[in-house]
Amino acid sequence: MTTIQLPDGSTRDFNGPVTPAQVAESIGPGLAQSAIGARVDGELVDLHFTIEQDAQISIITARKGESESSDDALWLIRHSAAHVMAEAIERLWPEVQLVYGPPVDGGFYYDMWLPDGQRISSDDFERIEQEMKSIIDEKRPFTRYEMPTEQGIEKVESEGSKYKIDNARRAIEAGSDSLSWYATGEPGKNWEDLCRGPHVPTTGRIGAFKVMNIAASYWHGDSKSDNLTRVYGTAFTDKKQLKKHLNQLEEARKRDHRVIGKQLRLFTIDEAVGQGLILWKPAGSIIRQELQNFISKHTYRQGYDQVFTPHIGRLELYRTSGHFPYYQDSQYPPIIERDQMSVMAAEGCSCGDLSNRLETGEVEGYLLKPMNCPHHIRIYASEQRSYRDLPVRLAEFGTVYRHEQSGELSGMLRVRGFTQDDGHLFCTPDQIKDEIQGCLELVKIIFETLGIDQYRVRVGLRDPQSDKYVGEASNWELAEAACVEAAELLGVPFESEEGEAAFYGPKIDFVVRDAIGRDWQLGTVQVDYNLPERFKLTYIGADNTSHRPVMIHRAPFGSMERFIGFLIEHYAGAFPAWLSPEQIRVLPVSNKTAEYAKKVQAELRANDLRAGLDSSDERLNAKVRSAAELKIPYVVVVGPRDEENQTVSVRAHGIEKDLGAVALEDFVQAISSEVADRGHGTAKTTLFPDS
RNA sequence: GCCACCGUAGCUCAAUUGGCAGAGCACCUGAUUUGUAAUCUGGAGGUUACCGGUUCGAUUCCGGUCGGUGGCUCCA
Repeated sequence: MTTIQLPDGSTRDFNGPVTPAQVAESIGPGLAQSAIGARVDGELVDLHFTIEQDAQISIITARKGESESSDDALWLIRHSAAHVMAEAIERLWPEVQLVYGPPVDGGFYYDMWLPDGQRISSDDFERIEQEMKSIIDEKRPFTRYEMPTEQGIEKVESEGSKYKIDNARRAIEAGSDSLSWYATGEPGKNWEDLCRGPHVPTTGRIGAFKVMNIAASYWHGDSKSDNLTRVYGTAFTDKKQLKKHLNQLEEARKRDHRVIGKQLRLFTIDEAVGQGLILWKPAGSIIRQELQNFISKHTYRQGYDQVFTPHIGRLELYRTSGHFPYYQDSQYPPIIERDQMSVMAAEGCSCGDLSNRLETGEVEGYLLKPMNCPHHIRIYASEQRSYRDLPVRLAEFGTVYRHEQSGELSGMLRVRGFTQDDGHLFCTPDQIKDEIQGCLELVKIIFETLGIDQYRVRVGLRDPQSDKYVGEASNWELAEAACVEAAELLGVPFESEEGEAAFYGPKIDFVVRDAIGRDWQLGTVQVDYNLPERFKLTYIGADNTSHRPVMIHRAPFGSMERFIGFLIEHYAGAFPAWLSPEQIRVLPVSNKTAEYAKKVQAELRANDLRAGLDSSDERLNAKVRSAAELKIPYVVVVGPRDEENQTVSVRAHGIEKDLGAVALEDFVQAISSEVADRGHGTAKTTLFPDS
């Protein structure tokens, strides 16, 4: 007797072993029809998995016409589609060697090795899709079979693919006591792949699919290893879902900060200036300035002192900090003193010599700063510090330069020169907790004001197995506990990750997702035991002896470039009025009201509002349209009627109609308070509560 | 940095097998004076990213450089 418990808590008894397919059948033919897999005691399995003993089970279904399928259903469909795509590609490129093909967020991919001279390009997608379609139309069953490890290894080795041999060995190392294959059809007759499964019951259950993209990858993710071709695809229960997904991707591309940044003239990247270097245009500069003012106001309230430090520093400084030459690859090369350069040129000094001499300190130079902390540390060290002074909190919008790999650069999100909202805290070990909490509090205030609620918090702790960490174990425990406690207090879900700490201390990171689904780390708070040691920082304690402070590095929003790049996507370019480069645009109906329009603009400006005026010779329709395209939060139309009544006719971005006329002074007041409160659309609700 | 793809007017994109490089928007003229998402007219705008090769002839084919996109790797 096998007792099966269903998700609603009810149970069903079966004689002997049973499969999820049979369970579904027993519940009803509709369920049996739409079933594609199951979770048995939490584990994802095939529909034909044998359940030997009592278990909890939920049937995974995929019904055509559903607006959305479950994650499990999509996982099964996509994992299966990966097999079908691999078979299709193998038909078209018989010499291909398959490596690994998992489902991922939004789809699946298959990594494969191709012999020299062969390649797959996007022009081939249609052919691949046609092959896939014919495999799917055949509705061949996914058939699982297993072999004991020894026999399985023999089979894989005789087939000769080093990638599959490696996959099999890894599976065994990970503790598998058998190897499994899935044939699309009949084992021995149809195409098959080494795979732990599970899969949908037949290829026919892959309702809709598309080959999306092609990219490169490395075997085992190792850049020294084989270069593989990665083909991305996606699959859904039916065509409608696929279409919806493709539409969403299309919409997402419209939110892309690179697209909007160009439309709204926020920033530009000019190859004449350099890769990964952002030129902030006037409109973007306003957003940045407003945001910096807002952050500064709150850091001041938290007891930070503003400092300014230069963009370069002596190499010796970075030898002390350890940044040079250890992180040399990701720095711009040093700037060498002019006379040393001529001496070396006269000696015929090679690049290798130069590099050695820079490392040993024989040759001195300057470095574009890769971090702000050494400069802040020297400010701390410039005075004698007492325990009464701590915590010392220094803040700076500090610009740093890192020579990121060219392939990594991406709009404003990954750049080579960026301004961190940086701050360094010098404190005693028992002040760490409060200070970290202060950092997180700041993040909370600012994220709430901006309406950012989709973010992840990651607490990086040390790997207990490793000895790469500096600092006393007891200090680490204190700091880690402080980080975890602060994250808990923040009140948002967070994940603790062992081994993710920096070698010098634990950290808390904030991670967000961009329009096209990539994760980016914004802010970070890191405890550091290493730099105070390296720079021999001290303070005089109550006991009148010298003590070493602890440092906390914090850049709660990461960099202005990345943060605003993210914000552009967050708002899809429609910024709240307080951030918007142009808060209000005045549109005269014709040049008969040009004078009144100028007066309105002047009045708005006199109230510190950023008001533009469209004095072009266009019709009103065209002016409304171009203001809407620039996503200006408020547009006021002024015509003879308004002039007569001293009113403005208001439009708010996103609402495609005239909201009505209000007295100019009422409008000024409503907008001014929306801006002062950093609200989003509150002037509209104040002036037009019914709309 | 690696792999693949891409680079045509300020922007978004065309250009049948290699045969005089084109459109819309934006810009500038002129007309029009408009009440809520594109008024009409005319014009200007290009060493087809750059360098080299093949060819009678190259935007198109080949090689290199620079830049972009996606992914990989990296990210103090």
